[in-house]
Amino acid sequence: MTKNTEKLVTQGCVHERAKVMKAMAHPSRLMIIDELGHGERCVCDLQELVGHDMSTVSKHLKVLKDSGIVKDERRGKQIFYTLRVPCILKFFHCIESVIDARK
Amino acid sequence: MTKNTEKLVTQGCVHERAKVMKAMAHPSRLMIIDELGHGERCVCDLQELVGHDMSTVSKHLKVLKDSGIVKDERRGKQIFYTLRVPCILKFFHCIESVIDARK
DNA sequence: ACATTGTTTGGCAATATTGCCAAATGAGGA
DNA sequence: TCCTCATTTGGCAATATTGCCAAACAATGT
Repeated sequence: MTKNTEKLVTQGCVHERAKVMKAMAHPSRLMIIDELGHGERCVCDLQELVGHDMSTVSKHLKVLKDSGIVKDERRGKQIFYTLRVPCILKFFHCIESVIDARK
Repeated sequence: MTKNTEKLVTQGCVHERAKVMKAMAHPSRLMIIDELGHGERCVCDLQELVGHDMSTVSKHLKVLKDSGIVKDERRGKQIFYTLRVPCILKFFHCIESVIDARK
């Protein structure tokens, strides 16, 4: 494998990773992730939490879903969202130490 | 503490967290973080890695520094960057499982 | 003092993200 | 079928991010 190919592979990888990080990189979406750490929630629950228009919340959820962070399931009239990979939650501790480190 | 105050506290917190996540949410910056996982690097090293204009790389480094993820140290004419909190690197495994989960 | 090397800053155009409104869709009940 | 509830989609204006160029800065050597 040439050096150029390696670089392409690496860049494809960071692009995928960046998509996931980008999905987490918004206050409302972080609140949603935190809340889903306590169990599944419908969109209306999350709207109340975030305090924005439901259409806005729905678009945030789409970003989270497309990145692979959450999945959704319709039951009756409601749609419930769940975390796919709970290890994300553990990262918040690390984030806190980054925040502490900069003072 | 009232519910409103709690909400404000939470939102301040997610805003700080979002700043850190946002700093990680770019392919070039992820490459830089990965590289700094192997030890300190000067800007010229990182420019070669990323393959963009040095001014662009410098601005990425500023984002990382302002978020608390890296620190810098001048030695002679060069400026060396280092990860402040290496636990960030561990998160990449979790990101990979998110990426795997969405296929 | 001047030149050189390594890095940051300012400015700008191109692009991406965010949040609201209005309209569309989907499921269930009358 | 028609109505209502829960959610998504389309469109748009406001804002933020990105990357280049040129200019400024900082340290060192001549």
